[in-house]
Amino acid sequence: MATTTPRKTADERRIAVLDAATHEFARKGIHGASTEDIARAAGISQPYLFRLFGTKKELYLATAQRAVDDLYAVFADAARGKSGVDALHAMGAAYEGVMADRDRLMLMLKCWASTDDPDICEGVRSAWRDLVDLAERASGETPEAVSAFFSRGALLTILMAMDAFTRPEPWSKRLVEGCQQEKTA
Amino acid sequence: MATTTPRKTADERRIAVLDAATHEFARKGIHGASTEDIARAAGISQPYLFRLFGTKKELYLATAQRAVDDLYAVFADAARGKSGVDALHAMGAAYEGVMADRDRLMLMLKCWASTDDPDICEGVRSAWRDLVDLAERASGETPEAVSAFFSRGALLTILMAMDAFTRPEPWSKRLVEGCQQEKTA
DNA sequence: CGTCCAAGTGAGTGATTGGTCACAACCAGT
DNA sequence: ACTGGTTGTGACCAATCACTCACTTGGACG
Repeated sequence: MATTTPRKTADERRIAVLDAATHEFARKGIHGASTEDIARAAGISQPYLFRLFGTKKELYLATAQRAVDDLYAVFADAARGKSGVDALHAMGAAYEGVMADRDRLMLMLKCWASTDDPDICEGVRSAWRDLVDLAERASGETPEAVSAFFSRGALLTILMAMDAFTRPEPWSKRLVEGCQQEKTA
Repeated sequence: MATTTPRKTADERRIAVLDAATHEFARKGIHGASTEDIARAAGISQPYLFRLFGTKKELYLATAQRAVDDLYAVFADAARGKSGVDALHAMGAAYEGVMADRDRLMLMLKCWASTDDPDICEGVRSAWRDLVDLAERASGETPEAVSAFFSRGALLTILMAMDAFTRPEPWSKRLVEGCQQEKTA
């Protein structure tokens, strides 16, 4: 009658924790989210979470790092076999796909906004370094084109965060159309 | 011998609190900053802070609102008497001036990243609405030009947050130059 | 002087937090 | 059956949090 307790490996648990942490940190940030909520959502006890990740901040960095690695992979995949503006357009489309996941979107924004912390800042910098490098190498485009690509990405990210797409207003529609107009020109 | 206690008006105290709150919220966000730290930095007791602002969140919203109003005023001032791309360039230069204050910069980013809270989201939306409206009216430029203006602003804001200007790297220099190249083109 | 309101605080409250420790349960190898 | 390492937790802790209440003090006016 006693329910069997099917154990999982620590790595499986770590993934579950990262999934839960992505959601919690994305919504409430590193200070607003609690380790207890994350542990509960991951289906483990809070002490075990600390055994797996050591510290709340280490968990945060691991969560952010996974998101960054994933985004890089998505970009690299989208650009594979393409070059020039084609590569940039493909990466742009792929980015929109990733950002459709609100947790990813908000986690990224939260990271950008947490750059007062030196460790987080370093992670954000190296993420950008890798992404810019990838965009430059894959597209072979001019610095102006690459800058425009990341500029639009930044603006669209912020617009998505403030629900400009699900609750559009005239001004936000104009901004978005202005972005797309420029892209296809 | 007892030191006289020169009292100030509630409005003066409110301003001092907003100053302190700007700094604290910019560094640690709404969840990371403590009302006690803010009160101490403002030179008053923590109970009095609550008397002046009611709630931590109300204080946060008031702090953000003041920053927004100020930014709007700076933009309007910069664009006064100008039109076309001249107006946009003037606003861009003024924006760089404002963002040189790291507290302003980080507070703004923190607000963008806190749009999960409906109240904050609404504040951010109305701030953008006003700023976009101002940029369109003052410049009379095409949607593409206005979009490009705000795109560059978004990217530069993020770059400044991650210290790309005080600790430049090749990739970040290229991004920045790509932005400026495009602007003057 | 006395009155009255605004400015201002000391001392606390209950709730929650990140983090620890001792301990239990499972399972593979021998 | 024993053993050793990994998985997993209950119970706890000191600190911090937003927020409150009862209270005092200063100054303007009559």
